[in-house]
Amino acid sequence: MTSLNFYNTLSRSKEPFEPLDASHIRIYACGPTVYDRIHVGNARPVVLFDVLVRLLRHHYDRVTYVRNITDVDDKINARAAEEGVSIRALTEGTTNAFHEDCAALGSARPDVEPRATDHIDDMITMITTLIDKGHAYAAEGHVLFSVTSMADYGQLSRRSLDELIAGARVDVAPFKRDPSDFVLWKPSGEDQPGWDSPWGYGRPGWHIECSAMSAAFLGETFDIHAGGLDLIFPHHENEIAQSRCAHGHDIMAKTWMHNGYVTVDGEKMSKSLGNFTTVADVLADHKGEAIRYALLTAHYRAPLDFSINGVVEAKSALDTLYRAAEGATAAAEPDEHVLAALGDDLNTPNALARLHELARMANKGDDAAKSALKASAELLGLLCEDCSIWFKGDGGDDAAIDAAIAARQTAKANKDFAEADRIRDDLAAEGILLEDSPEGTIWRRK
RNA sequence: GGCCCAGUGGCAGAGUGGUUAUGCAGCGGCCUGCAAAGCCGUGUACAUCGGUUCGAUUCCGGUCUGGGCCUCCA
Repeated sequence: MTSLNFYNTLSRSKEPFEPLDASHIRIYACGPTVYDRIHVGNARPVVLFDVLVRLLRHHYDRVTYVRNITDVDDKINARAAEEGVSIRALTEGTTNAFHEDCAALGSARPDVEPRATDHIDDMITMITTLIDKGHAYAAEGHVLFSVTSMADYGQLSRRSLDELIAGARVDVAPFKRDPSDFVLWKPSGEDQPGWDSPWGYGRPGWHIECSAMSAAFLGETFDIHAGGLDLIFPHHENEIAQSRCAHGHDIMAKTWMHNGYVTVDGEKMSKSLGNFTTVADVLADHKGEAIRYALLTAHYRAPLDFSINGVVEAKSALDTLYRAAEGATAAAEPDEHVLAALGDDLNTPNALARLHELARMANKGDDAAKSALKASAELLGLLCEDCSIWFKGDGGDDAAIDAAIAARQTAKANKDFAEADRIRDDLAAEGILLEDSPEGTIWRRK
C-alpha cells in the first residue's frame, strides 16, 4: 500500500500518517460561520479536505469526517439585525447556500455536520469540567480559560505568553486574570441569542464549540484536525487548550493540517479586506468543476492566487481530460503515481500532472491508461460528469444544431465548402464548436 | 516590535545537488477540403550577492521584494 505522509503543523514537519485506530479514521475540519455566502478562499479547504477524505477512504475501510456549522456568533447577530431577518432564517438560508456551493464544487457532504446550537449542553458540560479542574474561572457573567493553568499553552502556534502580550493589539477586559485568557462563555442581553447556564443567561465563546463537537462525534482524541492557516492562532490553539485540559490527554488531534490562503494580486482574500469573490459569483459564468480544478493546481500549503483566467485555464485543461476519458470504465485502482502524489502531503499539482500524462497515453490508444485516468480523476473528485453533459450541457433543444450539422454535411458532400464553412461559423458565433472525425461530426459548447 | 512564509520559463505551478515537470498560451509539423480535436517537435526558467561543493535553481549566510500571524477570518 502506498504510504501516506502529511505535514503536521504541530511538528512543522512531514510525518508518516499513523492512525490512532486503523479500523476507524477520524477527521475534523472547521466549517463556516453561516452569515454570508462563502468566497473562493473559503472554498479552498472545502475542496482540499474533500480530496483528503477521498484519499483516506481509499486507504481505510472506515473514515468519519466531521465539519461543523457555526450558527451562533456575533457576526450572525449583526447581519440578522442589519437585514431585519431572524437569526434562524439567516443561518438556515446561508447553510443551504453553503451546501449548494459545496455540491457545485463537487465536494461530498461530511459524515456529520453538527450545528453549534445543537450542542450548547455539551459546551456547558465541558466548561464546567474546566472550572472544576482549575483551568477556567467565572468573572462578571463570563467564564474565561486560564492560559497560565496550562504549562505548554502555545505549542501549535509556537508562541510564548510573553510574545502574545508584547504583540497585543486589543484592550484587555479588566476581569481577565491574564491578558491572554480567552472567553468560554459570555453573557447575553435580552435581544441576543442565549441559553441558561450556571453562569447566567449567555452564549458560548468561539472556540468551545469545536472542542465540544469533535469530542461528541470523534472522541477525546482523533487523527486529523484541518482548517485554514488563519485558524492556527487563536482558534486551534485554544481548542487544543480546552480539549486537552478538559480531557487530560497529551493531544487533541494527532495531526493538524492547515491550508494556505487564496490571494488576489498577492494579498489574502478576506471578508475584511473586501477583495473577495463569492463562489456563487464565479458559478454564474463558470463550471464548479473548473473552480475545483483551479483550487487543486497549487499545493495546499502554498498560497494560491485566484483569477478568473485561472478558472478559464482550468476549464481548458478539464476539456482535455474529459475528451481523453470519454467512455472509459474506471479501473479498480487509481494510478499508482497519482496515489503516490496524494500520499506525499496531498501533492495535487503532481497528481494533476500525472492525469495529463495518462490522458496522453489514452489518446494514443492505451485503454489501461484511460481506465486509470477515470479512476484517478475520481479520487480527486474530477471527471464525475458524463462527458456528453460536460461538453453539451443538459436540457435545451439541440435539434436545431443537429439540423445545421446535417445541412453542412450535405454541403460538404456537394463540395460546397463555402456553405459548409458558413454554417460552421454561424454555429461558432453561438458558442457551438464542431469537430469532424471519421465517425462523423460532433459538437460541443465553448 | 515579536514570530513566520514566499520569490521558478509569456502566464499558472511542481520538483530536484549533476538528466523532460505538468497545464494554459505561442510557434513548426502530421492529420483535415479548410478547421477543430489529437499526436510529434519546439522554449539555454529557477530574485540578488557571497559561501560550501568536482558541480547549486536545489544546502548555508547576507541583501532586496512581496505576503501572513500576533484582533474577526478558510
